[in-house]
Amino acid sequence: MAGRGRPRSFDREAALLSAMRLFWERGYEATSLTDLTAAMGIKSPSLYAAFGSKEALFREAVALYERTEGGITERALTGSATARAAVDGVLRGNAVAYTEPGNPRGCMIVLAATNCAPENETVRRFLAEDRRRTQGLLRDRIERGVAEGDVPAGADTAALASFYTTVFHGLSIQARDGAPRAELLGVVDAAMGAWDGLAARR
Amino acid sequence: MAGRGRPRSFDREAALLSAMRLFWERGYEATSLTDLTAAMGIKSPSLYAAFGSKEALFREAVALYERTEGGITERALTGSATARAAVDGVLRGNAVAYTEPGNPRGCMIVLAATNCAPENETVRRFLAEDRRRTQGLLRDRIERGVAEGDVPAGADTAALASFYTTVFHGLSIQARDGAPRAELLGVVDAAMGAWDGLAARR
DNA sequence: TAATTAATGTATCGATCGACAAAGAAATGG
DNA sequence: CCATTTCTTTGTCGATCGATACATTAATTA
Repeated sequence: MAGRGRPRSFDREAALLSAMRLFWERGYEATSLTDLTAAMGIKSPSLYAAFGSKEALFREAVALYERTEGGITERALTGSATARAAVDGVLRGNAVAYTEPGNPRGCMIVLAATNCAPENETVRRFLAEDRRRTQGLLRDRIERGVAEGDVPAGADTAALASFYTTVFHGLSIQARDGAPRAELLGVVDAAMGAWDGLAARR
Repeated sequence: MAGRGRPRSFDREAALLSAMRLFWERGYEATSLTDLTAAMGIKSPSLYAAFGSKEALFREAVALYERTEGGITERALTGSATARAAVDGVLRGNAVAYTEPGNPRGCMIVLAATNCAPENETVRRFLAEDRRRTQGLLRDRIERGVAEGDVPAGADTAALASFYTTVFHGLSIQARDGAPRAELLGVVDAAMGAWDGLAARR
């Protein structure tokens, strides 16, 4: 039942990866169909046949980003013994990723659609909801820490999640502005150095 | 020697203010000439005669933003008795401004050109340099605190400035994402609660 | 008043935007 | 083989992008 008609002559995943890197670097609106087709090595009708539209391609690119780069955050949240180690891993892992040579600086989710024309407001909101969801994951992990006893009972988990998410987002701006890795790691050190004091509040 | 030829029929400052608010809300690239002329109440030849180009208009809009909204930051830095009060004032004042009803959420300098097409890279860098300059001002103010004795000698002023600038930038993303004022002020409380511990490091 | 200067409105420029129609090309099923 | 299906290529669509040419209008200067 597979393979009726002429087979696709390009690697869909490889093309998507190229698109993802371009969107990551330039953002949604600033990346044109001409840019995309050139980077992906295909013509626009092939792009539309395989992905549907520019916005649909972007959403797939975001999904790919979350599957790959986003794994840093996910692994830190699920694979750390304490809430503190989890948040530390999220920030430190991303500070390193944001300054990885050869990669666009900063986070695609944060930087790819901060400013949008009204007709692309849906794209902006798509990423905004993603960011708020990640903040929710941070909060969930911190609340787990309370339940497991590695975070003081009565800690303001929402405030902790909001603070560390704000630092998390700020790191992307700093990285895109050219701040070196050591500086970002220093910011993470500062943020994590505040953990005990913040967790003790209520 | 003034006023040769037909006088301008619109208020240049008022038109610039309209342009500034539009750039603030939508960013540089997402704001079209059609949007600008509609908001400013003038036709494009008048815009080009008065401001030169879209980019020149944007730079004037940024200058106006710094003269007005930027005053919050400048006053906090120059008019506070201690470095801690200065940084607190910067963050708290902007957290309030970022959630002022009727204003676009977040900071124009941070949000108006995070992602740009290659041909507008100069605009992105223009704002990026502005942000790094503000980080330098923060560092200068903290070093003044060391000199005046309200910050412990040996404090890592660069790390402090980098950390608080990261929080500063992150607040704009959070504000644009719809975080309420109370949440932003909670982030500021958290960041400032870490001051003593951070300032004591070296 | 006549000449000069500058801003205005109309209309449009070439380039580029995202998206697609139609024809040619390469596979499978009968 | 032929018919069918699907992808690729060529060419182009209407809309919009930033930016101007040109004629008109309104002020000052001589």
